[in-house]
Amino acid sequence: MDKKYDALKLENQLCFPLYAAAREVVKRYHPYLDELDITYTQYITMMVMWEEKEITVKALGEKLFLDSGTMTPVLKSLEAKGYVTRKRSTTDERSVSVFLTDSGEALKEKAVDIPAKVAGCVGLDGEEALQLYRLLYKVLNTEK
Amino acid sequence: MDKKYDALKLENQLCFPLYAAAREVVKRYHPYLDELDITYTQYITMMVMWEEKEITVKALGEKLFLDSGTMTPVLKSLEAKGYVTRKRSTTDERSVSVFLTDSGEALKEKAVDIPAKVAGCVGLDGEEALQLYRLLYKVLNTEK
DNA sequence: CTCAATTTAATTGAGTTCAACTAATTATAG
DNA sequence: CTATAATTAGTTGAACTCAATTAAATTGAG
Repeated sequence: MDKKYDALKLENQLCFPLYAAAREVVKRYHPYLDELDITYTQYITMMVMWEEKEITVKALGEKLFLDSGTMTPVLKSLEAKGYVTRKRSTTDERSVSVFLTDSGEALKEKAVDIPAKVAGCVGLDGEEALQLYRLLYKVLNTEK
Repeated sequence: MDKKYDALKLENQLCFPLYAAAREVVKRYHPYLDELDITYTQYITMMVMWEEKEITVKALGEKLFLDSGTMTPVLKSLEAKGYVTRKRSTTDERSVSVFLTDSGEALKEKAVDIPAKVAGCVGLDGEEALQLYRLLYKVLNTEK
């Protein structure tokens, strides 16, 4: 009958399984990303680069929900691996543009099987996965 | 028609919104946790302590899906703040037990309003929140 | 019993994340 | 034009996360 503290129980949290599931699923990528010698953050950054070819640091950060404190070291690391180059814009010298290199483009070929390999690890059927997808984007979009 | 690389598009990922939403929601706790001078990881650790009063580091890590490399510094920090104590078990000296202090118990009173304050930030109604909860635990439990 | 395997915490190192701050550049109000 | 505000990357410092390793203690096979 003493329900005063029920809201503080771990099992009653929505945030906690979100936080835990995110870490668990990212871990599933590790063995496959290790083969490419990139991390998960580098992987999602490359996903954007494969689609955009060229993009500013700011736009990249907005797509990934990450700020420059995170993006800068990730981009420096990808640049060191030869997958992207960075160049300060000539039209607006405050902004820096990131460019996909040929080597970065070639990496896509080695990554193409990763989504299928990881898909099975989530443990949801197609309908459930779609539901989860929609709910997560609803959370992401109502945040602000 | 060239769908070969569609699976590598950010918008087709399930993992990415999971990862991004988790970080966004954890951020929502920040202003409230700042008032208690604890971090999110320390907060969920205290949630377990408020329920258990005493628990081993291993059991704590299993509940939170975190390993000793994460738990040890979190517990040392909570110990420094006076909310828990740590003592190596006398019956099995490999294991360390964590104990809730009176000060830690008192902190519960200051935290009791946090879940309600944060609940509104998720942007889901009751039914959606329950769906998301179930799907996340399904992911968590099928992992292994 | 004895020694190899297992269990448990802790440590280390690399990478991530974010808040706060800085420096440089650009935009804008007056 | 000029001073102020806003924008953009980058840096710094604190905390988190995890893989890999270490050290100590316990368990179990023979």
